[in-house]
Amino acid sequence: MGVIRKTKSVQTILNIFNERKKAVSVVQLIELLKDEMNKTTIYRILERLESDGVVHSFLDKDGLKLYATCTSGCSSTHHADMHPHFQCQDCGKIDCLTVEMTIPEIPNRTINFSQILLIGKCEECI
Amino acid sequence: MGVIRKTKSVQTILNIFNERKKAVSVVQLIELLKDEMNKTTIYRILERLESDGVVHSFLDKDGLKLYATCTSGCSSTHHADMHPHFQCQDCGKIDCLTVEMTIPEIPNRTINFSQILLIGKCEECI
DNA sequence: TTCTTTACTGCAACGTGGTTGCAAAATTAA
DNA sequence: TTAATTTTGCAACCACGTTGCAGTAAAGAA
Repeated sequence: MGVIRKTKSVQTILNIFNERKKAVSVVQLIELLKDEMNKTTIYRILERLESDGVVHSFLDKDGLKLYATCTSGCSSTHHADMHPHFQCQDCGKIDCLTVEMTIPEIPNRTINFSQILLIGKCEECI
Repeated sequence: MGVIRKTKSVQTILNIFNERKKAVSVVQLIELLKDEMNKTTIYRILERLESDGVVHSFLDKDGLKLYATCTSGCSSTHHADMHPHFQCQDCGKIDCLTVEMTIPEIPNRTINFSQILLIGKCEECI
């Protein structure tokens, strides 16, 4: 499973993640690469990259899927992607945050993941 | 704006919220009420109830829209829906949590809302 | 280099959640 | 009861995402 072959398409997508450090939505990628590859290919490459621990995915405030490179602690077996994300309500831009947020204990429940999205205004939109 | 007329459809939906205390997905409601009203009507009633401060909406782990009754502090002008939600990864059930989670300060950004979803196993699925 | 295996890609079609425009029905106030 | 206005149903549409399958390309073996 995962990325086995370093195809041109995979390289192209990896380059995009390396250039921009921000999270990228699948929709953006499809638009950006519409002359280079099929949207199905994009979805499948991202899937493989994620299951390989290279990127992680999450949903933005509108439920759209985003991907960002994993900074540390992620592998194909475990994703340390509990970190919160920030989305600007005006320009839509999204960042991974490095702040730690303490997850509360809930009686009679176990908590395994969390999706935390903080929504507000970014530096440029304030 | 908001709910002006207490139609049969509105009453039906309000009753459902009163009976079940849990959050309900729009998809569930559409299935539940498929013989009584059109899905467009459901979407529009929920929209009105939300803008009236009667219910609040949020997205689950798959990006599906859920609604739950507002317990306190919500109005048509302001939604105090900063509380986190819990979703069971097995049965999919969702609860509003009453725990307070402190939202961190982020330099050069303002934070106005937050969507916090804690994912794990519920009482029955542990 | 060429061959062979197997992963990857493109295409077209499909599925689902959600939205829109408009005419008909229902509600409220007069 | 009437008139004004909000709601509703319908049908069509849109966007994001998925699937099956045939053709293409990568990687190792010969």
